[in-house]
Amino acid sequence: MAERIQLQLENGVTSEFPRGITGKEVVEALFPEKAAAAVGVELNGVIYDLSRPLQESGRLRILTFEDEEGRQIFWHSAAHLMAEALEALYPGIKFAIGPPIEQGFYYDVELPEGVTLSAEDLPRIEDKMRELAARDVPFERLEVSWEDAVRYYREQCPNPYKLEILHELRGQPITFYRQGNFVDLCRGTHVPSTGMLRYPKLLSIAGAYWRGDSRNPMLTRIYGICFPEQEQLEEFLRLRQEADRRDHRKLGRELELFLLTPAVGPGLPIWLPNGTVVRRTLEAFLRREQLKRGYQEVITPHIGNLQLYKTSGHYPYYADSQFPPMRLDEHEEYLLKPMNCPHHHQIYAAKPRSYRELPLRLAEFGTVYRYEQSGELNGLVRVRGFTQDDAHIYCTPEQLKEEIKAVVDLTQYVFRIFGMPVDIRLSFRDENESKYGGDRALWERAQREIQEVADELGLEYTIGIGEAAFYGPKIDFIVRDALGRRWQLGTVQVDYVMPERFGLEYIGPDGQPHRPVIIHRAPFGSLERFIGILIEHYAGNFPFWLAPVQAVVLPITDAQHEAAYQLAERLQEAGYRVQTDVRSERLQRKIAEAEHRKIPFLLILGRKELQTGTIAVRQHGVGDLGSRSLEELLRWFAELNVPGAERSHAG
RNA sequence: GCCACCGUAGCUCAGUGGUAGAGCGGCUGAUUUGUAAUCAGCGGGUCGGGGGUUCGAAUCCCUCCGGUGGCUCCA
Repeated sequence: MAERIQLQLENGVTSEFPRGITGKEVVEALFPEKAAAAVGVELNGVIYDLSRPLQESGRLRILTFEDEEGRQIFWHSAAHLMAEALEALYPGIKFAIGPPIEQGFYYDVELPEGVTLSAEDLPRIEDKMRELAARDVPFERLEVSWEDAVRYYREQCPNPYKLEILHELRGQPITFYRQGNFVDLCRGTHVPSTGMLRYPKLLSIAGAYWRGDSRNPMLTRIYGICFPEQEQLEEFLRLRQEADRRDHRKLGRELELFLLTPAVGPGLPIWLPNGTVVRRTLEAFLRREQLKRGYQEVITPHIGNLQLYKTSGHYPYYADSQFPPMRLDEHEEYLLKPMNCPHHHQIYAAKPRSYRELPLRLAEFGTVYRYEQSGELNGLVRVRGFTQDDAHIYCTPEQLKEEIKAVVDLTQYVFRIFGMPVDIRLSFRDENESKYGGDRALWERAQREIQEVADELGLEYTIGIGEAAFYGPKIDFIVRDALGRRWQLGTVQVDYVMPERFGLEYIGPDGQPHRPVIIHRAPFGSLERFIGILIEHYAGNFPFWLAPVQAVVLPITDAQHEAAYQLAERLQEAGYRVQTDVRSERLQRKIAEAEHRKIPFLLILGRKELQTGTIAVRQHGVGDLGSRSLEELLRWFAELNVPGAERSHAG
């Protein structure tokens, strides 16, 4: 074996080093400015601790907190630091798993008999973590035999969880990591020493089943995050605060958009007048867009014969997440509809279809009911009764790709209107046959066609294996909101299964019956969920075209009341949503209250305005704009009253 | 559904075994006001529901309901 290895570094230069040199030594020799920030290295795709000897030639990347992999190392180490703190504070605690996650880390633990943790205990654990980090002790990697590892967790430090993990690693060499007094079974990698983990923050505490299986015992999960610099921690906490400030449940109450009350039932939202404006405006926007694109709108009932869902195959798959059927007699049971598709299929099947009628695009704002588990309910984002912007496209196999393209185009258009960037995921099946219905060959075909469309459109996408619906693969649209949070919204699904199950046919040019293909699609997904997200995206500051109340007229004294009513009436006639505030309050108060309500425009009428025939305009988030004529205002309003208009305007 | 925590006026919250409170909102009146909250008065609560401990429970215990954070699930 050669005594020297060649390492190609990030700057493109290849240098020679003695075999067994550590990452730390390479960094110190060639990139001293990175030495303090480096958390590990990647060599030929394998991630190493900085202290590990490198044995082979190849490309070497130096990882810091700026790299995805570096952050994972950093947070994984922070999880160990938290574990050390927990062990110091709660002797006898048992550790299960403590991985890094997208934003931080958690550790699942079994607390000693009689001990419970609540959020109030977190600062104490954090203090301990800071104290331990200040000692700045190294993380050490220890290789032990499998037998020694098992002995350790059986005798010295009894821990059933670690033993269960070890049993899956039987016979393999095992690594432990130690920092200070804390030793943990761990594959690694870790930062060089605890001193890097100076700015931890523990975020929440939750229950979590061991291995995510509800048959297993419930462990206590503690979530946290950690940063190398204080400013990063502060920025993170600031963003979290901002997210709290935008919480749609809070804004929904303050702006009187919707109501959730146990009197009606958990997860069953009531749309208040303001929220109804937002929802109807969104519906009108999409309806108009769909009509332009050749959709026909339909309306179907909220319940349907249970047989319909047995035919579709949904019922056995999802019996647990449906409201129980209503039983009329032994032969007749009805279900609150959990989806619209079977109803739409009846429309297709109501008469013989010719290939000349296809594609048939049936759209419905269809309200559906699903019995979501109580712990899942969350404001408007997760509810038990919601309205899908649903449509089913029945087309020939030859038309499929063009139709998918048109649907992708519509979906992208829609999210552009709201200024939400979209990431696309192709959701394909995995090997678990029991999760899916239909013929394997048709699945392959649908997946191939979806991917071809994505490629032909030049989409950037990722592929999610195992994310498919039970009857077909999907294109999922994952949007990012104003805070950069990701939400899975729109979906396009290709379905060869339902046409079979419902025996759908069309007569082709050859005079013979053929099976159509169905595309299920919903750009918003659920109006409730989408509006919940939209409230947070806009922080309640709806753009003009969506705002429940677009302008409030504020007369300064009684002398302007008549003029105020006239102005409001004029604007209402022009189609705007306008109110008038004639209370005997000072202007300041009227403005303050209207600003709290996030009204886009305040139209102020005083003595001056009546004399000059103008309107003093104040815009939400901008302030006093000075005076305008009514004509100017109407022109501006007309420009703004268009979906997406605000994106080309200030404010 | 499971675990932890929480539930006091419309909203935000104080009150930890001894007569239920504040601010905002609401109502009534005064005030006629120029770009983020005028003044005064008046209402308003089975302290989430039920049960228990106690001379006495918003406060302690049990149970149910609802909410929050997660876990599991997601057509």
